[in-house]
Order: sequence, then structure tokens, then C-alpha cells
Amino acid sequence: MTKGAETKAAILDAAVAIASEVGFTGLTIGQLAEHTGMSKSGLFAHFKSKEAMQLETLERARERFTDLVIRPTLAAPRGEARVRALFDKWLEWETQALQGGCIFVTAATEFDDQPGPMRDAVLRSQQDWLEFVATVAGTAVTDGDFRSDLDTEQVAFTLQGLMLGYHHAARLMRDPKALDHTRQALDQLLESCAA
Amino acid sequence: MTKGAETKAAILDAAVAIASEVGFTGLTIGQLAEHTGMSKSGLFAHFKSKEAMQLETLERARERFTDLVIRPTLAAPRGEARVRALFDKWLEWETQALQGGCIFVTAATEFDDQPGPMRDAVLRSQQDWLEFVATVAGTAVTDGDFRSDLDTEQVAFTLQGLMLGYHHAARLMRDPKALDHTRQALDQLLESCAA
DNA sequence: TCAACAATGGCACGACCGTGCTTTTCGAGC
DNA sequence: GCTCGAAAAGCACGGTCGTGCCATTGTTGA
Repeated sequence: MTKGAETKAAILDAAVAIASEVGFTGLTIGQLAEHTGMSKSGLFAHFKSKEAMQLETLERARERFTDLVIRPTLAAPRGEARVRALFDKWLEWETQALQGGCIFVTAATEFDDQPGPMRDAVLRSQQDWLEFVATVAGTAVTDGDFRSDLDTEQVAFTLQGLMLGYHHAARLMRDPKALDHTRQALDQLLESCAA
Repeated sequence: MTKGAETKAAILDAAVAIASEVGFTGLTIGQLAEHTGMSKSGLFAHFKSKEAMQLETLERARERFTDLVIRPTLAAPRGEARVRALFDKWLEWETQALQGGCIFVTAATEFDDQPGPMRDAVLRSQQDWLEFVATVAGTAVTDGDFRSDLDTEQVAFTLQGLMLGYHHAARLMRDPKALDHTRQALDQLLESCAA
């Protein structure tokens, strides 16, 4: 990796961390420069615009998400075990990977009413994610853990709701019971899916 | 109502509408002035600071939420019917009251990592809301619609997850099936609560 | 080792931000 | 109808934003 690419990677890692706390709009070039010990113009030269920087930051977050959630999930045995692994890995991602919790939750509410390339990119990432969740639930159907008439899209939707609920309860409300409530809801959901 | 109070009310209504789309930080004094046809300083004179303006905007949103959701819910017959009314009224609030959807969802993710008076106020409003949801579920327990050993706090948590899920699916993803998925998940939840 | 080029910093710009101070306009009670 | 206080506007400020241009430093391949 050339020097420039190395610096850029470091910038993007910092950008992902900051954006998870203050959002992609709150992520300012000046603050990012200060945080990485660079000059504003030196940093800016790596991107042609702030929007490009935001898009690359989102892409970097997707890479990390793939490494920390997608891959480990696929490594788990197919079926209900894999669904549980998916949820566990997401919880680790939410609680440990970034200071501000899942960056996609932040991005989703930030851009849901703001047309443009960022909204499009966030939307794509969430579509991919929901499809992935449904597919994983599908392995549990195929393997006989879940009912054969199960609507995996519906399951993915409900799981997504649980994750959003956890983010809300843990992040904003700092509810110590957030994890318990989430796990109980998950158990109930999986039970209702069982063959 | 004196002239000043009238103007201020109009300002706050506009502020609520704008903040639901661009958030409370994105809500800028200049844009709000332009939107209401006032001068920046003339508008600013109604508040001592931007933070105070944000707090009053949030308070105005709470009032409207009380009128559009809380009161109608309490007007419904106790029990499961009231739980369903609560959810229906919230859905109306989410889809019709404001251009950008439920403003509290926006506020929650915006301030969950930003200590200060706004975070405190958003937190309080969400605590009140969750308590209210749990209490409404409690009427269904008392009236015998729901199991007597039901954990109403858990039910409130799950309902909150459904609402967040709907916001996500409808706002960001513009998923035409969002409503169907939500209603189905709600039915399933209520069924599991039934006595 | 040195030249070519990539990477970074310095500096300045126009725009908009939140916020004061001063002046003008307006509306309500005598 | 006048007066006086409230409401709104005018204007200016320091600061930060994103973004360009140009100089300087650092890296790398011949």
C-alpha cells in the first residue's frame, strides 16, 4: 500500500468512528483534520468533495461490517444457529465496534428525507442487509429448523425492528434491561418460527 | 393570545415541520426565518439561544403528539382495543402529521450520543412515552384481554421496536410492504399476549 | 543520487452560522 | 389620536464551513 492510500485508510477509519457519534453531516472536514493531525487542505486533497468523502466513509463502514458481521455469520452452521449468530454478531457490532453504535442506524435516519447520492447509498446498503437477513433465515427453513411456510421477509423485518429497538433503548435511554428485553423478544420470535 | 405569542407559535409550528425532515441541528435560524418570512434577528429575539429554540420546538412537538396520539388513545375503550388504537394513532402521526415522519425518532438518533439539555429532554419524552405504552398494555391485562403474567414493559419495548422498524422501512426504504409487515408483526405480538 | 511525482501544508475566498446592539415599525390602552 | 412598550428589522461581529490555488515537503523508481 502506497503512502497516500495508507493515510486515506487512516482518515476513513477516523471518519467512520466520528460519524457514528455525530452523523455524516456533523462529520466536518476541519474536525476530522484536527483529529487525524493533518491540515484541512491536506486531508481534503484525498477527496474531491465532502459528499465523496461521506460516500467513501460509508463504504469503509460497509467493509468493516462485512468483516465483523457478515463473514462470521456465514461461518456459523446453517439454520437457527446461524440466525442467532447473525444477531449476536450484530449486537457485538452495535456495542463494541464503534463508539456511537451502529453507524447505519444513524445514517438511515439522517438521510431518509434527504435525496441524493448518500441517501441512495444508505438505501442500497440497507436493502443488501435485509436481503442477507432474509437469506440467513431461509437456511433455517431449508434445514428444517423453521416452518416451511415461513415468510422470511417478514422475519427479517421483525429482526430489523429488534435491532433498531435495541439501539434506541441502549443508546438513548441507556436502559440496563435493553439486552434482556431484546433477547427475550428474539427468543419469542424464533420460537414462533420453529418447525 | 398577544401578537408576539401568536408569531412564536407559528414559528414553532414551522420549526417542528422542518426539524422532522432535517433534524434539530439541521434546523437553522436563517432557514427558519426565511421559511416564516421573518428576519433572522426578529425571529431570534423570541428565543435567547438556538438551544432554547430547539427545546421549545421539542416541547411544541410533544404538545401536538399529546393531542394527536395520547388523547385519542385514552378515548378508546380499555384493553386490547386501546392498544390497537395506540398503534393506529401512532401510525397516523408517523405518516400524516409531519412531512419527515415521527420527529422523536429523528431526535432520538440525533442526540443519543450528544450530552446536554436536548438529550435530556428527548430522553424524558421517550421515557414518558414508553411508560404510557406499558400502562396502556396494562389496561388490557387488568381487563382480561391479555395474560395476567404479561410483562408489560417487555410489550412496550417490542411495540417500540415495531414503530422504529416501520419508520425505517417506510421512510428510508419506501418499502410498500412496510405497513403489511408491521401489522402482521403487531397481530402476532397481540396474539402472544392474549389471555 | 537525483529527478519526477505524489502527498501535504499555507493561505484565502465567499457563504452561512449563532448572536449581540441599535433602530425602526407596529399595536394596544389612555 | 397619542404614547409607550412590544415586536421586528438592520447591521455587524467572530467563527466555521466547504473548497480552490499554489508552494513545499516527502517518497519512490530509474
